[in-house]
Amino acid sequence: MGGDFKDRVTIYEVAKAAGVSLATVSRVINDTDSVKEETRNKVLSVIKKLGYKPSGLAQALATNKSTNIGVIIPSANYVYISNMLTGICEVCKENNFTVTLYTTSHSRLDAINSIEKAIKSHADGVIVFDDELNEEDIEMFNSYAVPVVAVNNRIVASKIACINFGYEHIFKRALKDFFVKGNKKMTFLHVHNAGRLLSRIENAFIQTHLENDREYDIINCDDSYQRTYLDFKERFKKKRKEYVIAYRDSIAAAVLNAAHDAGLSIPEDIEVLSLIGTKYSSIIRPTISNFYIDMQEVGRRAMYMLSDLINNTLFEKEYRIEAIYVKKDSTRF
Amino acid sequence: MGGDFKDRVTIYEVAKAAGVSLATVSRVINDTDSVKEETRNKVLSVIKKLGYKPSGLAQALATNKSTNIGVIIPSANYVYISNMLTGICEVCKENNFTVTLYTTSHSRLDAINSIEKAIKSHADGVIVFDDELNEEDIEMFNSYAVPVVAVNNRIVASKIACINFGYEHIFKRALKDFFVKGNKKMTFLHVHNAGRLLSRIENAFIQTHLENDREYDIINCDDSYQRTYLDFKERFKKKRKEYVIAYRDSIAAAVLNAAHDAGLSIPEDIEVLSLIGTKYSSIIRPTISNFYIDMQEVGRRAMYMLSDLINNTLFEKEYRIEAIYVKKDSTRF
DNA sequence: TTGTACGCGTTATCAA
DNA sequence: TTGATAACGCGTACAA
Repeated sequence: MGGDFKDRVTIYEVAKAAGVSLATVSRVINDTDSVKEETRNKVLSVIKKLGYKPSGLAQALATNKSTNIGVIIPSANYVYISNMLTGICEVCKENNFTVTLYTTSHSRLDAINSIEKAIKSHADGVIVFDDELNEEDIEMFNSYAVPVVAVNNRIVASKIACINFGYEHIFKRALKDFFVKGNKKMTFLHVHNAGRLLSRIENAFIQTHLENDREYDIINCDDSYQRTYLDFKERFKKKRKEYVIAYRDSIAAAVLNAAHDAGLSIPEDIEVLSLIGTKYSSIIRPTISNFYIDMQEVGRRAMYMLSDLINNTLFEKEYRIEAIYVKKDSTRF
Repeated sequence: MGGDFKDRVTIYEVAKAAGVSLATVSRVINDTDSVKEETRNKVLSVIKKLGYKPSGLAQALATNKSTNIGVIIPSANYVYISNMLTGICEVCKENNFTVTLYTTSHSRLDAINSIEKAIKSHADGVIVFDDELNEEDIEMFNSYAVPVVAVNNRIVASKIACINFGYEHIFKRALKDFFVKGNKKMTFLHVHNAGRLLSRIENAFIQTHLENDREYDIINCDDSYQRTYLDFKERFKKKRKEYVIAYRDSIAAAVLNAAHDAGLSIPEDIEVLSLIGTKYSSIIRPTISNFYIDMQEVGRRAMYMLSDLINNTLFEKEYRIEAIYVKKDSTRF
């Protein structure tokens, strides 16, 4: 590559210019051993004059610590995920870690690739929130000694911890409550390949309906606002009473808007519930009833756990965070 | 740290187990030189058996290429930014780069720190979209020979390229158009510390009003949905006719919702314009008129440029992307 | 308090 | 086609 730049200044050049050995320079950089005040100042001034910055690569190689953590997610393009990412970044900054981001686009191949890369890059730890990866995949990190916190994946091992979402319990209770007060038939939006969490909730949905001898509906739905909007505009030409359960705010909004545009009233005719609420549940009108988990807090927590895991000071390797039901205007109860 | 894991397998162990020298192993890994088919297969099988993965750190140190690019942004928590991030990640995957993320939380200190870290980590290139950093700061990368693409910062140097947003021109034209057709007094929401782009638009706003001898209003506004909503609910008790210009969708939605809750009608009484439209402009009702730039495309473009810059094949170092005006339901024109 | 010398895991140059 | 051996830039015992 173009050699029109000054080469990187090395610790050796600093040592030479300061008239000391490179060991001494290393000492002032890391203030690991005591260095005479005079020498230290001299070295420091040379460092500044030369604009020396230690090579993170060389440091990492020598110390076997990269001060870097990998984050594997499907995409940064979902609000609830970028919220989590924000939480992770916050704590990383506190603990002087650096974040490298691996996005999988819901592709298993990309996901496997991300694991490979995270291992190759000597990540000090990894946070995984991606349903393409199963337990065996994640355990692979373990055989390379890289600690992992898995979000939404129940798995524990010597260097693996996890954060799980408590949805089923509260979801079932909400359904039963609805069975008492409400009367609409419920429709669950099944999104292809939307991951474990949604499947689990879908199962809970079915099971609770069966247990209570209730009819229900499950329909396929694209993970896109526009498609869902059009589908429901069509659907609402015939079906005029329904309680729809969508997995995130944009999808819920699509149903709401379609209902409104079809002349239906909310929540009298149509009720809508979002399973992963974000701040948009409160912004969109009518506001959307939702199950809420503070994903930014999840991110922070995950990173705290990972940090402890790295330091061998994590004792509770399984952390559970409960969703809460937030009643808004899109449902009656 | 806990030694309860097998140590990392090195190229040396592979060489030993395969009965060849480490140079040969290196050759099969990178298929850089010709290796006898027989030896190659043997090495390959040993690599698989031992689960050997080359150390990215050592490779980077030896080749002086980290295959990693740094991305400096204020936060991943804004939709338009995470859109850009998504675009960057897409292209990085195509080109086998890895992304490390530096968030500055609108803090200049954090921003400077991010630069330091990106340099330390030997990033092969950096994309900066952060208004805390001025030209001098960014030029610092140059003296360390790391190529930079600056988004929304007009700066060009031997290893610095930029992407700029065309807002002023179309914005002024839209204003003038409004002056002809419309009649409401316009209010610009000034957000403290929201960066160059907003300031520039604000200046264009003022200038155009002065040129056309029109009255205008500028009011301070927090960069928060909730605060803005409350402020405007209060404001709309008195002021009942207004054309409000907000810098992003959430803020615009706050004004819209406040207007609605104050019994005002949109766009007859209150009109609202969002300067950085995202998909939420179309989801929120009434839909929000906005200036739109495809931030995901910006991200892709930035990364393509950076890639060319790294390879010394970038000739147009300044790229301009024009915002387009998207008329929706929150304004009359 | 300081310096020497080796190791970290690769690539790359030069011989063989 | 293969094998020594010197970088790459740093940390760290050990010795002085």
